Amino acid sequence: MPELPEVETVRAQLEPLVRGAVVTDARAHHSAKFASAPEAIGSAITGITRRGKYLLFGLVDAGPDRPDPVPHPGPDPTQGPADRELIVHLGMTGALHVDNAPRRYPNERDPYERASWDLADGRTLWFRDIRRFGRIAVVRAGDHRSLPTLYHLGPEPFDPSLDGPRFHRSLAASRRRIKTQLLSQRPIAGVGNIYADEALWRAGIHPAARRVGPDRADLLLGHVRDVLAEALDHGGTTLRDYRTPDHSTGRNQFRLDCYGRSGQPCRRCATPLTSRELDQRTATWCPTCQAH
DNA sequence: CGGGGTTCCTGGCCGC
DNA sequence: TGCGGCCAGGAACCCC
Repeated sequence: MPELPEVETVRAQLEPLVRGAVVTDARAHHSAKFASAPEAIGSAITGITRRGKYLLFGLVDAGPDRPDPVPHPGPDPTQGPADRELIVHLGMTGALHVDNAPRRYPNERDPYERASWDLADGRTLWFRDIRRFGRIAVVRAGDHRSLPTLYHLGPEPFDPSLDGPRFHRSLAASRRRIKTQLLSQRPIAGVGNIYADEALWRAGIHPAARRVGPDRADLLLGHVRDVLAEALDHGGTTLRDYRTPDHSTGRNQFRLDCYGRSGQPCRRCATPLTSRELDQRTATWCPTCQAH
C-alpha cells in the first residue's frame, strides 16, 4: 500500500518521463473517483510534485497550436507556473505506467486500467488500480478543497519547520489514539499503516496511547523520519501490489520489524508481537517494548 | 468542527 | 475442484 516512500519513488521515476508532455486524449472508468481524468486533455505537464501520499501533476494550457511546446521558439509554457493540477492518489493498489500501446476503454489487455492519458509523442500514461481505492482529480492549481485530507494535510516529514515541540503540540490537540492520529495525516503527512506500526515499535510507544509527552513525541518524530527515509532508500515496501512505473518492486519489505509480524518474536526482546484492531485498523506491536 | 461509523473494492487465502 | 466467507485498508462521506 503506497505510503510516502512508495509515492515518492513513483514521483521520482515518473517525472522525467512525462515532464513537458502534452495530453491529447484521455479516458477513464465511470466511477466518480476517476471520471475527471480527461479534464487534463489539452494541457502540458510541467512536472510532478508530491504532498503526503498525493501526486500533483502541474498542468498548463498547451494551446491549440502547441501539440508539443518544448521545441517551439519563444517562451516554453511548461517552464512557468502551473495553472491547474492533475491529482492522483494511488490508494491501496494504484500504479502509474507509461507505454506505447494505442488504447480504448475498457482496456481489453488489462481490466484494471482505470484511466489513461495519451501524450502527443505517441506514448500513454496510464493508471492501474485493482481495488479502485485510488482517486483522480483535476483542479485549479493549489485549490485542494475537493480533497479534504489534502486540504488539511499536515507538514511534510522532512519539513525543517516541523520539530519536536510543534509535533507534540499537534498531537496534544487531540485525544485520539496516537496511531489513529498518525494515520489522519494531520500531525504529519504521508504515514500509513505500515510505517505507523514501524515507527511506534521503534519509539516504544503503544499504538493505543492517547497522551504522548514532549520527550516521547520528539523521539517518535525522529523514528517516523528514520523509518520513512530508510524505506525510501530501499525503494519502498512491496507486500503484494505496489510497483514502480517501470514495474519493479520495492525492497523494504525485508526490513520490517513490526508490521505483519504478529505472533513472531520481537527483534528487541523476543516477546511475541501481538495485534488487534484499533479504530477499525489492524495494529501490531510488542506488548513488552510498547507497554501502556 | 472534531470524532465516530460506514462505504468503496477485489484478489488471495482458508476451510470444508 | 469449487465455493462461501473473511481479510486487507486510505480517505471520502455522512452524521452528531
